[in-house]
Amino acid sequence: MSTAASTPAGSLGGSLDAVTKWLTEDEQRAWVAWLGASELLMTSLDAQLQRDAGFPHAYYAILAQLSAAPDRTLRMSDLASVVNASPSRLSHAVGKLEERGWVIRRTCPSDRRGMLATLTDVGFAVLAEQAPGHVAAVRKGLLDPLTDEQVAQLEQICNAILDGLDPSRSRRLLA
Amino acid sequence: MSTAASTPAGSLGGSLDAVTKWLTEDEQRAWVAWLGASELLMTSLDAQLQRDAGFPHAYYAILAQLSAAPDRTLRMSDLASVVNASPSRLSHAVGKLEERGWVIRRTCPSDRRGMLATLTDVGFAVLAEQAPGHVAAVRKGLLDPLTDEQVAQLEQICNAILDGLDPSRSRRLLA
DNA sequence: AGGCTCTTGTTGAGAATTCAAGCAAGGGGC
DNA sequence: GCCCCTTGCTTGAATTCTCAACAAGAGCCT
Repeated sequence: MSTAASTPAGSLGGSLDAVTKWLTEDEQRAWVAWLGASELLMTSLDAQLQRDAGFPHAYYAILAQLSAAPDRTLRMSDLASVVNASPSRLSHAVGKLEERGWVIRRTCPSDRRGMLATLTDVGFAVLAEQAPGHVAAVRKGLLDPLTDEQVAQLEQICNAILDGLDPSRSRRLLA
Repeated sequence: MSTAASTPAGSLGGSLDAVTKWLTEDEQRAWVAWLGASELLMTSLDAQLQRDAGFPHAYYAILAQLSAAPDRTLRMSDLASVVNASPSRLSHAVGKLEERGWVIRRTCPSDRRGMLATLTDVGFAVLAEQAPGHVAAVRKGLLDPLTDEQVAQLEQICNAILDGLDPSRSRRLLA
């Protein structure tokens, strides 16, 4: 076997096939390719940002989502949804961004347990500075190798996967 | 905007468009969908393994690749290639697996700088125990939502991305 | 042999993420 | 009002990953 999801060493398949449905050759290849592509692409994007900007892609996503929101402000829970982060992770990350002066947090007036995160002008400037390089990296790693038709197919495929994993599609909040 | 790669707040596009090629609507949607799907799928697989097995997907991949290798043994550098890990990351991870008694390391006889990692019987048993649940998670998250045609398309798309990022395709070593 | 460089792998420190609590505020039901 | 339960977010510890520096063997050239 060659993938993280295939039967271990192909030896115990016989006894387990009754209860477990292993992957076919086609499925196997698709899964391996997907795993490799998503890992390599994410690490390459992370490396590009870390090198040029000094922060990981997860932080870029936070800045980008805030920049697109009304008043450059988003509630923590909404921000967590759109960047696909756990509350804890977002809290730590925004803490770091606040230390750098790129984001400000204040309590939500209408619901005092909530917090509103706002992108500062400095934060926006940093984002604007890094955006071209990041977009270029996305284009080179993901879009350039694909035909227009494949880009369209990929969107449909990924949306199907998303529907399966997250039926409410909270990531679409800011679509 | 709604994605980590789009122009910040859509305001400074005018001055930068001369040098930077932003994403089209189609590209944007594909990129957002890809990002969401790969992040959600990986976190769901990690969560499943962490819950059922107590270790992350990266460790599962190491065990799986070793189980498929001749003598359940692989050189560290080769193992790093097939699981797509940096030397450092692999060294730390194998160290942890060795502590648990699932892997053994010994120096390579033909090249004394090299190390050979071998999956133990205990390690193999752990892998065999966790494989069905993991395969089921992959199936449910990735394969089930897709048609057979989409699975085939996905393989081609991801291979195209891989060719762009890693032309030598070291991941194919154990294909 | 000597010396130079590249390869292989490890190590330790720092950063990011996860996990499990914990706390404060909202929203009923009584 | 009071109690209970849920929601929203934070905190600290443990885990994993990244980055830079390092050590040691191999390969090569003179």
